[in-house]
Amino acid sequence: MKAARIIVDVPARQTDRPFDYKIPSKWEAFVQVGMRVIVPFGPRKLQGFIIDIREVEESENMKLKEVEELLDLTPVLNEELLGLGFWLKEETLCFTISAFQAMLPAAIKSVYQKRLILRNETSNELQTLFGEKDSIAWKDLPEALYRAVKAAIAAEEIEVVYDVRDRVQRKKQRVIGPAASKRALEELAASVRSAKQQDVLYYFIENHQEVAAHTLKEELSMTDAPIKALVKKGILYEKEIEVYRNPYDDEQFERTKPFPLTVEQQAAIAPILSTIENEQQRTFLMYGVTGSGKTEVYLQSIEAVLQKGKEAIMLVPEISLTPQMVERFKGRFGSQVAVLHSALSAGEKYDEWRKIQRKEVRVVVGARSAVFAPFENLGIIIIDEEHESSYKQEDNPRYHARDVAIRRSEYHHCPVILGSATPTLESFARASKGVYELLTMTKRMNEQALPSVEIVDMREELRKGNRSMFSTLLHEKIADRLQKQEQIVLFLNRRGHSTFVMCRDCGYVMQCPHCDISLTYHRATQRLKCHYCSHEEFLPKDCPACQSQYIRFFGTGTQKVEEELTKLFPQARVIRMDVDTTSKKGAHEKLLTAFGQRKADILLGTQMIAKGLDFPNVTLVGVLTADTMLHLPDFRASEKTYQLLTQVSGRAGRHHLPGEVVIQTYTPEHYSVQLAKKQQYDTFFEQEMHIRKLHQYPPYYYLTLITVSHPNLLQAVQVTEKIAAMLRQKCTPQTIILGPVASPIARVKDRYRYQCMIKYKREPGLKEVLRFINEHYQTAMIKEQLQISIDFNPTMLM
DNA sequence: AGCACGCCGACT
DNA sequence: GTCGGCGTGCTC
Repeated sequence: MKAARIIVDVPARQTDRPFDYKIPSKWEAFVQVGMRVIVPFGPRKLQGFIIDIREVEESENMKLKEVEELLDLTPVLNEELLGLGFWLKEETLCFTISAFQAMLPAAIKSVYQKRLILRNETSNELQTLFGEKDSIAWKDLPEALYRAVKAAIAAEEIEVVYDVRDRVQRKKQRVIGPAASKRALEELAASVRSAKQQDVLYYFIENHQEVAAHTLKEELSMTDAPIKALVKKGILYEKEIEVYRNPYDDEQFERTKPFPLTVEQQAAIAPILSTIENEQQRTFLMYGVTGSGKTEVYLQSIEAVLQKGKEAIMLVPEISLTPQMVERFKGRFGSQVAVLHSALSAGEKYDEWRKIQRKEVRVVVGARSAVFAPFENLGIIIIDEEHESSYKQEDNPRYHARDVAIRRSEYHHCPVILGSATPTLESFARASKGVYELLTMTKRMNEQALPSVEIVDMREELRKGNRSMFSTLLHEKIADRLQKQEQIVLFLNRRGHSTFVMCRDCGYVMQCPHCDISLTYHRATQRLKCHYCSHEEFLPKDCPACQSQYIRFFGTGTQKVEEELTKLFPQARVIRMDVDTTSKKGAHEKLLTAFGQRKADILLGTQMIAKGLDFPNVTLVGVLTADTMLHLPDFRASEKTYQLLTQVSGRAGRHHLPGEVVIQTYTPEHYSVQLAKKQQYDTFFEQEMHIRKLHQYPPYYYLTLITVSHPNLLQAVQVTEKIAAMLRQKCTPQTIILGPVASPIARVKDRYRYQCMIKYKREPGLKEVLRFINEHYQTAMIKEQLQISIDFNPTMLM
C-alpha cells in the first residue's frame, strides 16, 4: 500500500505542512512525486502537490483518506524544482504552496467552486431558484435563502458539492482522418449513396491524411452530419489533439546567422564557452557598455549550449521584452524558442510552458518567472540588464531571479551570465572580490562613438528667465532635429499631468484620502488620481481648506510635457508612452512600431522607454529632469540615477548617425550625473562604494526590511516596536536594528505602515528569529488586520 | 482559507 | 427553552 505526502492549496501557516493520503491501487503504478492531485480536505476538495510517496502498513493506511484524482500524467514539478521550491520557502519565509505556485504558470492553479445540486423535490422557493438547472453556484445563492437551503440539505433534497477545475482549458482541436486505405475509400465511395458522404470520401482519397474538423467542413462547405456518419461507420476516425495558442503565429522571423565577434567579444565569450564545455558552475558578470554587443555573445553562448544538446534560459526585464528582442532570438533559433511574457494571456503562457515541459523547445526568453522554466538539462542561464529591479518579485515569495538562477546553475553545473552596462554595486563588488568572474567590454561595436552628453543646469535657466520645462539648448536641438527629420526621444520619469496640486493662497496640497501621498492631475479625465491605490476624484473648483480659487498645478508629468510640446512645436508628431497609454494589450508594441516606422517625430515616455529600444533614426535624447530619482528616500537613489541616465543615453546614435544627449538637472554637480555623462562606471563604483561603507549599506551590509501595516496607527507602531525589541535582544551586537520608523509612504490604502530595518554582516540565526516573529503574530494577522512583510535584500524601501 | 463545533445573548 | 451570533480549532 502506498501513501502520498501532499502539500495542499491553502496558503496559511497552519496548513503549511504535508498531509498524508493513500493512493488508490489503480494509480499505484504511475503516481510520481511532483504530480498534482485533488484531495478531500475537511469537507472540501482541494488541489495538492505530491512531495513524497512511501510504502505504508495496512493498519496505518486505515486512517488516511484517499487521493480523489490524479491531475497529471507527468509531474509538473521535477525533482530539481521541488527542491528549489523548498529552498525558496526557506529563503523567503513563504508558504511551500506559494513557492510551488510561483514556479508554475498561473493557469495550472485550480479554481474552486461550491455548488448545490438538486436531488429531490424540495420547497417551492428553492424549486424556483433552481428553475431549469439542476445545479447552482453557492455564491449565486441569496443570503435570505440560507436557512431554507440548510434545511433542504438536512432533508437530503439538496446536496453540496465542491468542484475543482483547471483555470484554463487546454485548447483542443478535433481532427478527422481516414481509417481505411485509399483503395478501400475508393470502393466505398462508389457504394455510398449519400452525395455529401461521397464528397468527404473523395476529399480523403485526394488528401489521405488527418485534417482539422473545422477545415474539412469549410473546404467541403457542409455540416458535421455527413462526417459524423462516416465516423460512425468506422470509415473515418475522429480524435482530439492538444493545440497551442501561438502568440507569434502570424509573424515571420528572418533567420540570422552568427556575426563574427570583435576581439573584445571573443575575449568575453571564451571563458563562457569553456565553462559550458567543462560543465562547471560559474557566475560571470559581463560588464559591457551600451552597444558593445552583449546580445551577440549571449546568442553564440546559447548556440554552444544547444550544440551540446542542452537548454538555455534567457531572462530580460519585463519592459524590454519587446518584439525587437524576441525577433533576435526567434531569428537565430527559430521554433526552438518559447517566450514567456506577462503580456501573454494565462492560456498562452501555459502553452509556452507546456512546450518547455514537453521538450519541444530548448530556449526560453522571458521575464523574471522564466527562471523556473522546467528544463531538465540546463546549459546556461543569462540575465540581461542584471541591475533591473524587476528581477526581484515584490510580493510573496520575494525572490530575486539572480539568486534562483545561481541556485539552479549549481544543480545543473552550468554558467550564469549577468549582463549590464551599469551593474549593481552588489554584483560588481562580488566580481571585484572574485566571487563572480568579470568580463569587460568597453568598446561599442563598429567603433561608434558614445553619444556626446551635455548637462544643462536648470537653475541657471531659471535665472535667465526661462521658466519652461525645456532649456534653451534642448529647445534648439529639438527644433533642429525636427527640421532635419531625425527622431527624438524625451524622457521623464513621471506620468500624469502634474505631480501635485496646491492652493496658492494657503498651501493646501490635494492628498489621497487613503494614502499619505499627493494626488496627480490627469488632464484627459480632468481628475485627480492616486498612483498607489488608484483612488480618483474630480478636481475641486476651489480650495477645500480656504475656498480660494487659486488652485495651481505643480511638478511636471508626461501629459503636461506633451501639451507643452504641441504648443511649442505644433508641427511635431508626438507619441506618449507611460502606464496610462500602454495599459491595453498590445498598445506598447503598437506605439513602438509606429515610432519605428517614423510615424512620429518625438517619443515621450517614462522609464519604460529607457531600455533596449534601438531606433536608427534617433539622434537626440533629452532627459527633462534627471533629479526625480535622485531625491527619493532610498540609499540606491544615486545608483538608480546613474543607471537610468546611462541607459537613456544609450538610446541615441546607435547606428550611422551620431547621437546627442541633453540632460536637464537642478543638481548638475552631483557625481552620478557627472559620471553618467562621462560614462565612467569605475569611478562611480568607487565613489558610491565609499558612501555605502560610510552609511553601512549594501554591499557592505546585508539588509532585511520588515514592514508592519495596520489600519490603526498605534497598533502599527506598537507591533513594530515589539519586533525591533525582539530583534535587538536576539541578534548579535554587531547587527544594527533601525526603527521603528514610518515607511516613506506612511499610509497606503488606509493602512499605516511602519518599518524596521536590519543591517547585518553575519547573522546566522536571523531566519529563525523572523520565523518566530511570524509565528508569534500569526493569530493577530488573521484576526486583526495586521500585516507583517519580511523582505530579504529589498530593492525598494517603500 | 473555509468550515464545524461550541458557548453565550435575544427572542418565540 | 431555541435560534443564531461569532470565537476557536482542525483539516491526513
